[in-house]
Amino acid sequence: MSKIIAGIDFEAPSHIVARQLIGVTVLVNGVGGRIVETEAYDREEPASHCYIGETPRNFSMFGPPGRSYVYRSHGIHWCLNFVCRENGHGAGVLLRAIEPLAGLAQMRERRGLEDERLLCSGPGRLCQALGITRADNNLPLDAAPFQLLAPAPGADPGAATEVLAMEVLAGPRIGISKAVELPWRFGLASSRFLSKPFRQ
DNA sequence: TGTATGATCGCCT
DNA sequence: GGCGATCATACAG
Repeated sequence: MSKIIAGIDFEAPSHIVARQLIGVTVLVNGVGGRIVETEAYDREEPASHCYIGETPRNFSMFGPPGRSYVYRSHGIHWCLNFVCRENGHGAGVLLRAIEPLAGLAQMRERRGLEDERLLCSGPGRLCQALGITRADNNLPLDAAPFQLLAPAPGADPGAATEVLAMEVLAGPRIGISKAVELPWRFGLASSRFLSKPFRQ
């Protein structure tokens, strides 16, 4: 059993998937860019929404892997996860930042600002830029409106040189109070679009 | 460069 | 009734 999208097997531990997603291009209705920052969340670790079991909010993490899990954060922002399955139970990867590559004008309009660097540098920001809402929850990632493209030299002109020497950093996750010791935040070392720098 | 705070919703205790 | 897998703004140093 495996669920492979853009060369990534989503029937795998979330921290493996989270690392592999760095460099993958994600588009929503043709708008998006290259993933430069992710975080992994696992069923057996208390910072995860699925740690407590299935609820009306997190049910999509308990469904098939390779789908979206969208939730509202602090009553204001939307956040987008990719659902994994690990030894039969749910897990997820939070998208924390992408490098804007497609649909820049639409992103600027949705975000209400010009600065390219601030368009998608944060989990709430990228959802606003990509137009993600509750309506995008629990949808397959290999069908419209989603599109995932494996990293390939020359696939996107602006990033071709970096793909050849892609260094992925790992560190503690951001904004949580439990299981803070797990180094399950991943980021593209050379990117200027990270939501926060990696220490050391 | 850093710390504090308000906004505002759904779920949990 | 409390608390976030957040963000923008306001201030201090």
